[in-house]
Amino acid sequence: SSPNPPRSGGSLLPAAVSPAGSVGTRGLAGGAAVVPGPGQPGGHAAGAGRGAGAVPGAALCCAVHPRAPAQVGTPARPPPSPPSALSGRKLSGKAGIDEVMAAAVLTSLSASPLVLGHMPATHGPGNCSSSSNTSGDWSWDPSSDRSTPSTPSPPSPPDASLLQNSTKVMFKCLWKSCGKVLSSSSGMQKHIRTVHLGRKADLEQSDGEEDFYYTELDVDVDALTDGLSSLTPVSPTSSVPPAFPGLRLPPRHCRSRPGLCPPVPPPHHHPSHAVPGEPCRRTPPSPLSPACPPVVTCPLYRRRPRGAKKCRKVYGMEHREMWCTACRWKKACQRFLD
DNA sequence: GTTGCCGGGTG
DNA sequence: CACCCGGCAAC
Repeated sequence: SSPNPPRSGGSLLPAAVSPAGSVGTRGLAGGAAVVPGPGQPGGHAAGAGRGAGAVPGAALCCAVHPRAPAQVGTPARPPPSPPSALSGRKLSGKAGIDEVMAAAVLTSLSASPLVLGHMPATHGPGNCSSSSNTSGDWSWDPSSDRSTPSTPSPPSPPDASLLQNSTKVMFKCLWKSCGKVLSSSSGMQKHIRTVHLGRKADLEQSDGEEDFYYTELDVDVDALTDGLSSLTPVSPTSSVPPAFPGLRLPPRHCRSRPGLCPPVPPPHHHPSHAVPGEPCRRTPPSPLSPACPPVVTCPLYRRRPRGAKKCRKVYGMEHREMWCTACRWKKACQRFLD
């Protein structure tokens, strides 16, 4: 119902700084460092997820935390929630990311204008971009990623940035079978808004819904480059499945029930995305989960045919202020009507 | 134990 | 009327 304010908070944590700055030698750190992250949640749950996200030494470590409303900062949303408020949504796990992700991130970094000046044109933005992503393949769309928040960190020599910021914040679309990755939240929101929500790209007004459909990734550039050094060249069009189990945060109801499917975007918003017969089809739009395997069933969603579960499950108790009024008053949910 | 929400209370 | 919550049934 209102435009998203710029996110607050720092983005690139020095925690991931690699002493030797191996990135610098590769000329990649610059690309990541100069990207002023879209901002981090004001209040992080113990900082576990993000802070620990980039761990030098690992082939590639990511901290992923599905966007919590407060993190996105929609006016209607509450101010930075206390740490505890995010604990339920934050994924502190930083399970290894597969090589594709690593390649994707590197590709992005390589595409940075700052370091691409003399790079071969084979990996230019255009080559990496992909607008059709229904297959679920990973793709990059640097060309659409021009809205990186212009809130650079305090004045610091470019070189310093190169050395200090080895973590790059990426944004992955969680829309079913999409998986698009962008390096700015605004770009991702635009992507979701236009591609998935069918809204006008330039329409500023937003209810923040798109915020729930992407997740944030912290990529340790150092580790990434190191990890990739052992990889054989990966084609951007490589058809490796976008499976990143370690990056996924199961929906609340699935956390205690491994194997349950995550929901898909709300059918009433995207009829074309509703897959008839798909078990999860009627599940509510949980920002916490990516597309689910079509074969998985959702016992919890079946158990209450009258429309059960809604805001509480989607947003969690910690974000009760985001519930629809009905849910807040313990009435039948009016937000996720079938 | 969790969930959704009816029914009823308060202001 | 908006707002809240006890308590219940389904799970």
